[in-house]
Amino acid sequence: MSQHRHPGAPGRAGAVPALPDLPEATVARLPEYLRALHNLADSGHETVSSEGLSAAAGVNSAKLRKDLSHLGSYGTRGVGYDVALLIEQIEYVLGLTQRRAVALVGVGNLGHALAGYDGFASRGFRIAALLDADPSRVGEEINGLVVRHVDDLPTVAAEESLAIGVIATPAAAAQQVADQLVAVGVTSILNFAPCVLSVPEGVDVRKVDLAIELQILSFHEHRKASLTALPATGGSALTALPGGFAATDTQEAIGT
Amino acid sequence: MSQHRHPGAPGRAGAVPALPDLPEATVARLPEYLRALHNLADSGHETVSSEGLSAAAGVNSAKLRKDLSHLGSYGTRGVGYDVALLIEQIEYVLGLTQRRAVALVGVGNLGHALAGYDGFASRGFRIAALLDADPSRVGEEINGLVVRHVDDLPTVAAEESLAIGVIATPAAAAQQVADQLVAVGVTSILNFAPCVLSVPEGVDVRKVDLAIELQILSFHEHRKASLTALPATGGSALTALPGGFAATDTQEAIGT
DNA sequence: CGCGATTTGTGCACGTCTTCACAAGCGCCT
DNA sequence: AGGCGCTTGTGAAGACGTGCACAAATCGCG
Repeated sequence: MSQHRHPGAPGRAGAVPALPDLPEATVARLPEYLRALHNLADSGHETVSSEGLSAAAGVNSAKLRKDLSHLGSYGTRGVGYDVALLIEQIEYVLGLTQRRAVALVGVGNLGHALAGYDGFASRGFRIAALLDADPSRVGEEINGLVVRHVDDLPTVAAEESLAIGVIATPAAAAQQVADQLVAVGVTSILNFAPCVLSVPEGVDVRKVDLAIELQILSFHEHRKASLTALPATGGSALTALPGGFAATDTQEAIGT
Repeated sequence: MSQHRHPGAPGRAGAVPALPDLPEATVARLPEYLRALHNLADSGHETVSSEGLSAAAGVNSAKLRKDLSHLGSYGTRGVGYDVALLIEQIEYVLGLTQRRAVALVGVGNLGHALAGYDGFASRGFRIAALLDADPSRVGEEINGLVVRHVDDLPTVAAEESLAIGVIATPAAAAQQVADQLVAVGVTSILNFAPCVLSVPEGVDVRKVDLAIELQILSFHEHRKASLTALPATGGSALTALPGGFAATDTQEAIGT
């Protein structure tokens, strides 16, 4: 299926160090490492061991080492990793050396919050445009940016190279917005609307659904409650627990 | 194996049907199925096939069937699944039959948006309290709720049984808030602050970091760009691709 | 009443991710 | 210089998740 044989020109002689193709699970953790590394750098650390960094990032140290080894990392045995160098490496791999322009569509409740979120700017992104379909919202100024109509998207895209589109509209409008984003060449979409988007091959979509996260937590609440209530029903219900769960981004019971 | 004797109505005392312990990956998808099912129900469908439902939820149909089989599901061969029944089943498993009370701490930019997000109410949750550490914010009314001081948490917890705490504070305050939540008996936390929380065993933490999602997308942008630019540099860069990526919640190139 | 069309439920094989355990490498101290 | 302690990088094993392919089950119809 995902046979992305990019047919592009058979070029040669490149200066780009040929991105290693990382496991997706590793990619998902790199930003976390990066954040921890910035914290360490701010507090004056020059080097850090895998043990120290993994603790700061909330993962297993072996996992961290394997992750870093995938990007051909530069650690020193007996010493650890050079914090500044590692930051540079990860930022390069994640493509954060260039500040990417983000278009945010949907300036409702959530869109407002996202527009004002300074975590974007501080981590390599720049909100290049705010867009909305509601004419009454067009013209409003948020955080120094003026809301434009979503139909202006082609104009915005012409003004600057949009890397990522963020959809913060109601579910009903999301698919249409996605189509418009794709039409102007956006190939990465972050979708906050609770719906499935269909996009052409080559376009990446990531979805964030706040209610889903709560529902997952609700499940665990329910499970915990049913366990404490009648621990003898299944017989194995308790003994089977320890190996328990270790979801992608569920941190559980980190030692004091 | 899966003899999940799902008691049709065992009438036995316990009444709690002994939750099957589901794979975490399955749990993470159930809310998505639930949403699709509600859509189907709203548009008048009484039954749905695994093919139809999986399309609506954006997953593989075999995966869907296996997921549903884990909860001892009630499909009918040759027909499909009863939409209403399946909704009931999933809502039960997820513990959504009781409306869970959520405490939201941090009423800044993001907290405001979350407080006004109607997706919570519509999917089984009720924001029971808004809290903030900033005295100047205490007393403010948002969406019919008055912001209280975070130190009132014990009082709030005494008033009603809090199931889940949502942290939407700056990173610096998150750990302290988490401690306070745990102290009043909250065992599930949804953390929007960009930091790792340490909590005692038995407490579940899920993390949502908007910037991390963007960084993951940025990686794929970078990769795509480097591929089209020079597909032949490493030699192995292309051949190693096919198995590609299939992250937890990355939907990629869904066919039209 | 039996047959065919349809769809579920699942055995199986494969790929990915995690974790352990340890050899190899590095710096420091004597 | 040599040895010792510390830390990285990785081989291997196991757990987990995925997807195919098919048998079993059900419905509708002649």
